[in-house]
Amino acid sequence: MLDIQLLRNDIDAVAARLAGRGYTLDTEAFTALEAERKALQTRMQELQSRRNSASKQIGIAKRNGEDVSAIMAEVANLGDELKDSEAAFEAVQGKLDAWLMSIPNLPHESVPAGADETGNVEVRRVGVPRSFDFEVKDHVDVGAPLGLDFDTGAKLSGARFTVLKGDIAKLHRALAQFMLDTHTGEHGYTEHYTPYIVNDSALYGTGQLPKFAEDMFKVTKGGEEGTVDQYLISTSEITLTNTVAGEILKADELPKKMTAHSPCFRSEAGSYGRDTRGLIRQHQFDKVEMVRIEKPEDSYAALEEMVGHAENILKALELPYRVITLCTGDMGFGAAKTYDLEVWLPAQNTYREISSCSNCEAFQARRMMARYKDEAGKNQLVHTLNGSGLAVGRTLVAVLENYQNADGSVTIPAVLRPYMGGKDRIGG
RNA sequence: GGAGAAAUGGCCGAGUGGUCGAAGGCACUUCCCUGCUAAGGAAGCAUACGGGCUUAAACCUGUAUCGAGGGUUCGAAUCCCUCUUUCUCCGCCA
Repeated sequence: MLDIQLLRNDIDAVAARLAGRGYTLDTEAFTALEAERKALQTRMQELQSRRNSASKQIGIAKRNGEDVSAIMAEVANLGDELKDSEAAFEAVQGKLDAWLMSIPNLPHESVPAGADETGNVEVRRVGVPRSFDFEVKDHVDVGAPLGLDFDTGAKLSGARFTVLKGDIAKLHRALAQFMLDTHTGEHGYTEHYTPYIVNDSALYGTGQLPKFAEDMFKVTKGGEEGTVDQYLISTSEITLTNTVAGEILKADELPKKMTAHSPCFRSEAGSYGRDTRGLIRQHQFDKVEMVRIEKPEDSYAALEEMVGHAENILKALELPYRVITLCTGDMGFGAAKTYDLEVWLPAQNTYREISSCSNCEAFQARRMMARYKDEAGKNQLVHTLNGSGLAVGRTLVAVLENYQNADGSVTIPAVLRPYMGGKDRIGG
């Protein structure tokens, strides 16, 4: 959520910055709504003030044993007027709030301008793609004999669900464990285990709602709708970030560095026909997530550091990758700046997204009222950052493809062998 | 799932219809006094938003907020309803 003061004071500048990410801000509608809000609020507060002072007088008069009928008469018709006034104000305020909640974040000044993914800028490449002296297979063909089973997944749950079994299931678990151990042991993140079902309020906090309900899986308890809507998490960014919702943190509690391994559930409503083959795009996938709660002045340094933490996983796995800065038109709703990590997939002969690290600045913090008391004793919104470290399913894809051998076996990356009972290869 | 109790400011805790945004204590901040490792005194100390003033802050002023949402009333922390959460006991359970 943007600072409404910014919209009141300098709406044209805001509109210009949002235009860069392809969002058209209806400045006239806002100005009109704001004027209406101001008039209604002033009037409502005035009525409330009159009621309050009259009520106070009645109290005093009664205490002194005086007659109150005169004041009572004066205040008699205030009630209806006030009720109407409050209803009118709430209607406009509700509109304003809903609209404000649907505006994306402002891009940071360092973000390259661009309309879509073609405007993204490569920052660096690390590692050299291996050259194969045999015909490379994609992960579906490599994985099939090792226990990657799409048919059974489809039987159980439909398209975009998969069963892993045997060594490949173990390799999947090894990846997640390795990532988690690295972030907790070497990068200073605190491991969390969080709910996979959340109330809608959490989704408003991190920005999945109100705009992206169609991307979520909604759940019901025993087939009955509860009093609050609940959803399966699409990322543990939701739960980790919302741990500070409504809190006023002490300055020395920052930064907060959290990590969690969780499944992620996405309906992929807008992705029909895209990445239908393989593990790349699933309704359910695992991810190790990093979330940081930072002081505003530290958040951009933290973003660079966090990207480095995600990169360390790829480096340790010896997977070639590149880092790109998303342009204004390709960033997610809440992000002010995003780096994507793309891993080399030899079968697709290209780099594919495996991590996304974003600084949301105060955008989420404002929605969830997450603040800290600064050195001057003032409450300030924190900055929130999140990054995948990494998407486990896609990392599995990358390992299968990059580490495949001519005989159909897959070499286990050295750092994973302790998690695989010492094995250096599977299959073959 | 059944029965009961509870939810008040950073914390503890008073407050059952009226100068209550809320006593008192602790913690914290500033000042004073005194000095020796601690004590005494004074003041301040919730949040959000509106309006005024302002470059801005400070400040002034108004409104709302005592778990959440409704209701009764001229007036609700206080009464009524619904919900949420926590605790105790019973049942069930990985």
